[in-house]
Amino acid sequence: VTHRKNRACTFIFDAKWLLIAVMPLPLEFYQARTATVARRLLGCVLVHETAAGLAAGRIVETEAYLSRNDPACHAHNGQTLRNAAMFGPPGRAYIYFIYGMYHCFNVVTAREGVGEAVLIRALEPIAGIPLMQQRRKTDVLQNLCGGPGKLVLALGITPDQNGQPLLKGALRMEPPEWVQGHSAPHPKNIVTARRIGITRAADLPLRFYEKNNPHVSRR
DNA sequence: GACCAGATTGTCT
DNA sequence: GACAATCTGGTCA
Repeated sequence: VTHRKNRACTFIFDAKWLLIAVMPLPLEFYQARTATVARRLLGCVLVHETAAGLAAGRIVETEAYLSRNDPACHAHNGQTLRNAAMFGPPGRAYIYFIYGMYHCFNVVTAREGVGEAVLIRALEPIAGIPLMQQRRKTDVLQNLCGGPGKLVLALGITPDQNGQPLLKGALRMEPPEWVQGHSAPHPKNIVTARRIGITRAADLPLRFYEKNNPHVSRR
C-alpha cells in the first residue's frame, strides 16, 4: 500500500482496493433515528491514522442502543461518568471498557442529551492489513475485525479517544464511496437480528449485518 | 461446528 | 460484591 497525503485529502493505492478522496460522513448522518443510523452505517468505512500507519475497514455489523425502553443500553439508568460521551453531541466516539480486558467502539447518535449510540461490531479489513495483523497477532483475515473488541485492537483505537469527533481528524467515518466502486449493501442483503451478549431486552431486533459476509462476528 | 471455562478490572449498587 | 454490548483456547462430535 502506498499512501500520499496533502492538505485536502488522502489517497491510498492498494493491489485490491482503490481508495478515493471524499468527505467524512456529515453531522446530519448521525441525527436520524438510531436504528436507521445503525443500518446506514453498513458499508461505511472506519479509518484510523496513527504514527504506525493507516488502518481502515468497511462496516459489516452494527447494533443500536436506545435511550427509551432499552434496558440493555448503558444510558438506560441515566448519565454517569462512564457513559457521559453517549449524552454528548452526535457524530462522536463512545468508547467503554468491558470484561476487564477489552474496549468497544460506538458512534453517538440522535441529539445531545439523549443518550443513544451504535456499537460497531465488525469490519471487513480494507487498508493497513499488515498493521492490523501485527496488532491482532494473527494473519487470519477473518479474525482481524470480526468482533467489537477485535476491531478496536486492529485499528489501534484507544480509550482516550472517547468523546472525539469522527467528522475530521485521525479517527473518522467515511461513506461507502471512500472505496472506489463500492456502495452501501442492497437492503435485501441486510439482515436484522437480535443483539449479542446482552441479557436484558435481548429480543429487540436492533442488530444489523451484511448477509453472507465472512467478517461478521456471529451468524 | 457447538459448547464451555477462564481471564481480568472498572463501574455501580 | 456482582456484573459486564468479549475473546481465546480447550473439549467433544
